[in-house]
Amino acid sequence: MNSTNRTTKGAGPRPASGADLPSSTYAILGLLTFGEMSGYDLSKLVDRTVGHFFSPAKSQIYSDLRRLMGHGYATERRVEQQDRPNKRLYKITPKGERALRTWLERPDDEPTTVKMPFLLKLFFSAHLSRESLVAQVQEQQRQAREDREQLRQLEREMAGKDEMFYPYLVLQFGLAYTRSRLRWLQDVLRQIGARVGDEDPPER
Amino acid sequence: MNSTNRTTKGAGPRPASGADLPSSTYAILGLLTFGEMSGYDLSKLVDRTVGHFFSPAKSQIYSDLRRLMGHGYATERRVEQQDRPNKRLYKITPKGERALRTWLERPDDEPTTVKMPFLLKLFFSAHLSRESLVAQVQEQQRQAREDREQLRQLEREMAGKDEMFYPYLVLQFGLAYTRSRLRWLQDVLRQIGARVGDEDPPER
DNA sequence: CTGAGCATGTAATCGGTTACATGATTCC
DNA sequence: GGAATCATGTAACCGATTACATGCTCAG
Repeated sequence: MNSTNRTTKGAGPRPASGADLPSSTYAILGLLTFGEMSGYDLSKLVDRTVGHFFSPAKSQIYSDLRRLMGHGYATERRVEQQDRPNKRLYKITPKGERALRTWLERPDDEPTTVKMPFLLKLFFSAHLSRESLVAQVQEQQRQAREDREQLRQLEREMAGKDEMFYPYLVLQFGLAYTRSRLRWLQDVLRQIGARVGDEDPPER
Repeated sequence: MNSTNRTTKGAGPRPASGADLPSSTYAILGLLTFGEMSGYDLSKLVDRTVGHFFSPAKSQIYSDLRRLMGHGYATERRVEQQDRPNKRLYKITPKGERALRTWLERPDDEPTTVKMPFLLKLFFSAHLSRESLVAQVQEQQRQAREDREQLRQLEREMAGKDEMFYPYLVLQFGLAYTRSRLRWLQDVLRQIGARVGDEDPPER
C-alpha cells in the first residue's frame, strides 16, 4: 500500500539501475503524450500502436495509471456521464514529461529477453519421435507466418506516413525477427530431415 | 499452499491449455534426465547448457525441485557429508519421464514473447534528441555483439559433437536472432542518419 | 432480443527475482 | 587472511495475468 517505496528490497524483474518505474509503466506514460485519455482509451490505443510488441492487460493499465498519479506524472479528471459510465481522464504533467525524457535518455535498461518455450522443447527433442518434432516445428511455422501477416498489414497501414517514422522502425524489427525465425525453422526442418534414421526412436 | 489445484482461477503467465506445470519447470525436469543431481549441480548444468536462453535463479530451481517431487516426477535422496554441507540428490521417476514426453509432444505452448524495452524507447524517440538516440542504438549494438561473442564461443565448444545435435539447433536460433538484431540496428542507424535535421529538436 | 462497445475496477494467483543467512573447506 | 566453491534455503516482493462483477446504450 506504500507507493513511495525507496528501500527496494528484493523484487521481481526490477526496474533497471536507479529507475523508479518499470519500462511498461513508462510506456503508458509515453502514450499519454498523445493526449488526455481514459484507461479504456489507452487500452485501445495500445492495440493500434504498440500492441504488436507490448500488450498489457487492462487491469495493468488501470493500476499503472494510479501509479503514475502517485508519482505526480499524471493528473486525473473525473467526467460524469449519464448515458455511459463515468470516466476518469488522465493527463501527463510537466513533471511526467521530464520523467519520460529522463527514462528515454537513460542508457541502462532492463535486459532484453526472449521467452520461447519451443526452444526448450527442441533442446530436449532427443526424447521425442521425429514425427512429433516435425509437427511441432510446423506449428511454429504456422504461428510465425501468422505474425508476419499481421505485421505486413500494419506496415501497409503506416507506409509513407511521416509521423510514423519511429513506429515504423520498431515494426521493421518485428518483421526482421519474424523472417529470421522462419528461415531458422526452415533450416531446422532441413537438418532433422537430413539426419538419417539412426538415434533412439520414441525411446519406448 | 495447495499444489494440486485444479480449478485454476486467475493466474500469472499460466501453463498452457491443460498443462499442469510451466515450461520452466519442465526444463529442469528435462535436465534431470542427465542423471541424479542436487539443486546446486543443476544450477551449474543450466549455465553450461541452456543458460543462453533460459536461466532461472537458484531459489527457483530449488522450489521447482520441490514441486516436481510433489507431482511424483522426481525423488529425493539425502546424502550426509561431513566435509561439505549435506546434499539432496534428485532423480527423475518413470512417471516424470512420461510427463516430460507428454509435455514435449503437446503442441499448445505458452506463447513466444520478446521483452525488449529498447523497442518502447525507440517508439517514443520523437521526444529524444538525435544524439541521445544514436548513443542508445550504439549501446544496443554493443550488447548484441557481446551476445554474439558468447554464442560463437559456445558454437566452437559444441561443434561436431553428435550428441549436441539439438542443442546446436537451439544455438543456431540464438545466432540467427542476434545477427538479425545487428542488421536491424545498423539499418536504424542508417535511417535516422538519412533523416535530415528537420523535426522537433530535443523538444526543449 | 442479443451482443458489442463503453468503462472501471477487484480478487486471487503465479512465476520469478533479489537479498540475505549459514557454515564448512580449500586454494592463493 | 581472504576469496571462491560447495550447498540449501527463506523472506519479501513485484509485475503481470485471468476471471469476475457491474451496468448502461445502441445497432442489427
